[in-house]
Amino acid sequence: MKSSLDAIFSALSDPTRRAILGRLAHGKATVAELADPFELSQPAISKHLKVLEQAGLIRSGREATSRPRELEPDALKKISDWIGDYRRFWDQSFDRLDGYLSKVQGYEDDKSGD
Amino acid sequence: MKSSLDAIFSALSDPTRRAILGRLAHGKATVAELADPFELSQPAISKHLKVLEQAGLIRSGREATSRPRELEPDALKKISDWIGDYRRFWDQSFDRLDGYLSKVQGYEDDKSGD
DNA sequence: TGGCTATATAACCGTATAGATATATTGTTT
DNA sequence: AAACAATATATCTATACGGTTATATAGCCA
Repeated sequence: MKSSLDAIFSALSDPTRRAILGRLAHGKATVAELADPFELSQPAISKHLKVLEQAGLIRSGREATSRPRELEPDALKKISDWIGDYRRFWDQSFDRLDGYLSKVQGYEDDKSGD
Repeated sequence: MKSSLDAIFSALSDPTRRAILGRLAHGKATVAELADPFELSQPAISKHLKVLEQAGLIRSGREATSRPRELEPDALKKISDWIGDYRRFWDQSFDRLDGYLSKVQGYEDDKSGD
């Protein structure tokens, strides 16, 4: 489970994977159920699920012969926190900008937070 | 300026590009200034900037011979909104889960919001 | 055990991406 | 106009990615 910002953002850049997450927001689902809405092969879906799992966005269970997936929201929280550093850019007036800039230190901050 | 979720998430999946955004959170900067912290060629940085701009995350200006970049937070807001659909997974109790699930409809919702 | 079901893995292919170096473009300065 | 400075574009290379089909694995059931 990498769960780095690299892996998380990369996983989310694919619309199929975002759709899978959307489906999992409704609750646990099997691979077959997750594959159903798409015109993709089962192995393609399994690959997407692997990417999501390695990014820490979902987890696999085991129920008889199936391996149901469910959301693992920690990774989403991670990028939500990252975006939080920039939230003031659209949420608030630019007057207070200088006050918070010490929080956003670029490369090093980004790596340490990974 | 694509500004689709695909393009935004993809742009953010690279640590160099996130570092550039971090730098731009401090304020406008030239290409040379943005390139300075990295051991990358100038064309490599220009490419990264192009990716960020096409995702709608930054904009280019023109000042004499330089083309300073600055943040364009709309795209970040876009993914912040997307993540908002999942925020309850870590922010709140799971009791209210069923109540909001109608908001998260997966593939079609994702595409319409693009 | 043999066969069925659900899922994973392997091998392969075409396209995209990140980097490099070399060159072109555009504005400034003399 | 010529030279310089800042940046962009072209071309190339290596690797990653998303898809496919074929095959392997694991658990259940007759």
